[in-house]
Amino acid sequence: MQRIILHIDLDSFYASLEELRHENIRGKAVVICVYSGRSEDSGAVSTANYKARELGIKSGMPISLAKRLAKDKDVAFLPNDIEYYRTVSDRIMEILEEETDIMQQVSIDESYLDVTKKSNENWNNAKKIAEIIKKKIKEQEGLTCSVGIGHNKLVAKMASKHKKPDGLTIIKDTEIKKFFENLPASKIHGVGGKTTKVLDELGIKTAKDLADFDVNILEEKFGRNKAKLLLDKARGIDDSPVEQKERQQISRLGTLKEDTDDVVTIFEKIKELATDMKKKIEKEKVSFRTISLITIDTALKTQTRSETIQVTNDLDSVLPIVKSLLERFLEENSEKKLRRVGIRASNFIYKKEQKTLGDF
DNA sequence: CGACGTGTAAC
DNA sequence: CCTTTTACACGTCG
Repeated sequence: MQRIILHIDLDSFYASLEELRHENIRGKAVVICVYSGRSEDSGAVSTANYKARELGIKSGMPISLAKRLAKDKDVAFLPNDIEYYRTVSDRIMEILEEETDIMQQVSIDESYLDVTKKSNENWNNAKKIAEIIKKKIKEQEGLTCSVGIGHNKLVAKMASKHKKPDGLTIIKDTEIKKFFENLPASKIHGVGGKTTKVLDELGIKTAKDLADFDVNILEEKFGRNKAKLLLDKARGIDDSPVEQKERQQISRLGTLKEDTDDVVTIFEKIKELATDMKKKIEKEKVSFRTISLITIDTALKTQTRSETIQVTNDLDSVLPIVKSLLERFLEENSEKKLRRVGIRASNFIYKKEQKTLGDF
């Protein structure tokens, strides 16, 4: 059966929220930052609004670089306030839930809605639902969003990206070919830098080039599964359902004040991160079986060490294990210093379906 | 197959 | 000089 899927993307969400609550920056270029705290401007850009993007400022870039680009210009730099953004996000997700029976929130500012039923399998009705959603979000929160509509999540996502901000794009199956014809392969959702480089070497520039390419060569370069996935994506094929998935892991990362290989200093940071993560674990009511140490060295290389244990929901009780993982890592990498550390709990067992002792 | 570690990608 | 959090695929090992 043909589904109808909506993808909703809130426009430069963090920056828009800050503009709404600080009239003095309204209409300006706004850059939301994650400061790492190791020096005045160390950290990265989380969100740049459209005015800031015109200056070449993009999410992910170092704050120091963004400030250079903003030199002599009127640009507002603000620290991010995730807690506040989450509160508003939750309210918006409730609006979306009113308009569909199947929703999948994929991030703080993005959701997929399966409106097959609600639209009676009719594109026009789906478009009306999208318009209602845009209107409600504008009226209730003062925000704009971009909406994409397609027969699957991939196409809906690509559609929402097509016109931003405040866009509404429908890509019917008959239009997929045309839409993908001249689309650079790198713009396909899920095709990042590494994949693009390999595609480039194969002479593949557009989604159409990819869709028409020899499967065997793709399999050689990417392996069977990824080759199939890439071909499907280039053809606008995606059968994955809209479904809210249970969380698989909870992690916390932090940046150390200085690069160090001192166990005590690093473990202090880990304890700090654990306090915050403990709250999250309690809120989500999860128990876990695997605990990991995440390290990022001065060369920004990420490594992990993990241990699987008896199921627990008590993070404090596994901190000694994290400490031993850290000691092991430092022994095995005595030449390295760490820039950042993190911890991760995974291999979840959810409370509602948690087995009691009697079940074993 | 489960555990472990790495890489890629997106936000 | 470079943040945070999550998902998922894949290779390897026992």
